[in-house]
Amino acid sequence: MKLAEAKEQFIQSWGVLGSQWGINRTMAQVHALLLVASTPLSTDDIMLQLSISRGNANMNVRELMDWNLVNKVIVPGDRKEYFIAEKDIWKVATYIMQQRKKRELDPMVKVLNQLSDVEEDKKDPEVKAFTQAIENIKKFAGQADKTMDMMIKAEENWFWSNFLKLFK
Amino acid sequence: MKLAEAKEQFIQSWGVLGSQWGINRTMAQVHALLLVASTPLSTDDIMLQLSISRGNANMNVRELMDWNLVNKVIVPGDRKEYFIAEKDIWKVATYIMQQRKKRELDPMVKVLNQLSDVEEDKKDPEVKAFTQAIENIKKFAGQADKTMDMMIKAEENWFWSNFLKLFK
DNA sequence: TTTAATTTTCAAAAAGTTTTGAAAATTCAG
DNA sequence: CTGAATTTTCAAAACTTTTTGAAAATTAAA
Repeated sequence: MKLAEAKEQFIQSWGVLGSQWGINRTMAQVHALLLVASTPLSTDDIMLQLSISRGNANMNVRELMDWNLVNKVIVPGDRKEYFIAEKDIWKVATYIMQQRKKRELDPMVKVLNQLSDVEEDKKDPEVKAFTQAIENIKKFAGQADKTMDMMIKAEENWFWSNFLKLFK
Repeated sequence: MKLAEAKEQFIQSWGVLGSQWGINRTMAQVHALLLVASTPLSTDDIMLQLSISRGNANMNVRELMDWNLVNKVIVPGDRKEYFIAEKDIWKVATYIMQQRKKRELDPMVKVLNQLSDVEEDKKDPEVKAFTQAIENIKKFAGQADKTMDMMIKAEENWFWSNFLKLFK
């Protein structure tokens, strides 16, 4: 396989994977493009390589920066902005987890907490069953929360960083 | 808060969370409805409670069964089919992981493996950088794979089941 | 200051996804 | 078998999300 072909293939697959996990396909493709780029790319480069409009390119690069996955690079003597992706894939994963936890999981946990107090006959098996179901989900969410925090902090944590190396 | 109101709220939020993670909102709502139902529900119950069409209800229940999250229940002397959700939330999580790994992550890993051999000057820094990037992603995917398998098998595994209890 | 390059915005169009509902297929009691 | 109850299918409609592209805003060199 040729390099250009391999890059193309990677970008497509990364896009598909992203869209299956609720990430805009183009955003995932821009991310993939920057991940395998050997130099920083401008908006024009991105437009050209992915055949997308300026607005689309701009929007998705901006969102990738919100996610901390992409950074702006200034090239002296050049008006254009260039972009570069975080290449340490472990960092990429923790940034994504961090953001999704904050944006999506935390609001769900907040709702779950509000649902705990059903102000009705607490002897009613209907009520009991519901409260129990919610409690279980909350307990699980709490665990997942801790696991994520643990992984996010793993790099700064001797025990975990060494422990996880066992699985590499 | 009243029970009915709390259920409603839970169903809505579960639907939103699902759609953020690439799961059809209605499918997530049907799942939520069955999760907090105190008895098995028929297609008509689901249609009525979520205000959706028969086709939609049928389709999403069927897909939830494909995911192993919902099972059919036969009520003797009743022609209708009834449905019940897996209520052990740890099992729910592992089923989902299992399926998504198989359907979405494994195909990505397969593509990554094909991308490893770029038949071009392996001294070219361009080629080297790409190969390195792909290798890193593969290494990470391998880790993630192992972690998932580990969690999926955790229940059958003394060490992990006890270890994970530390975080409850 | 200009002014030209560049980035951002956003309404409208295109594309993609989900839902409906009625017809077809299936099931099963009598 | 027959026929009523139930489930499944799927083309068309509704809805949602993404993309475009040109105009407005911003930036910085001259």
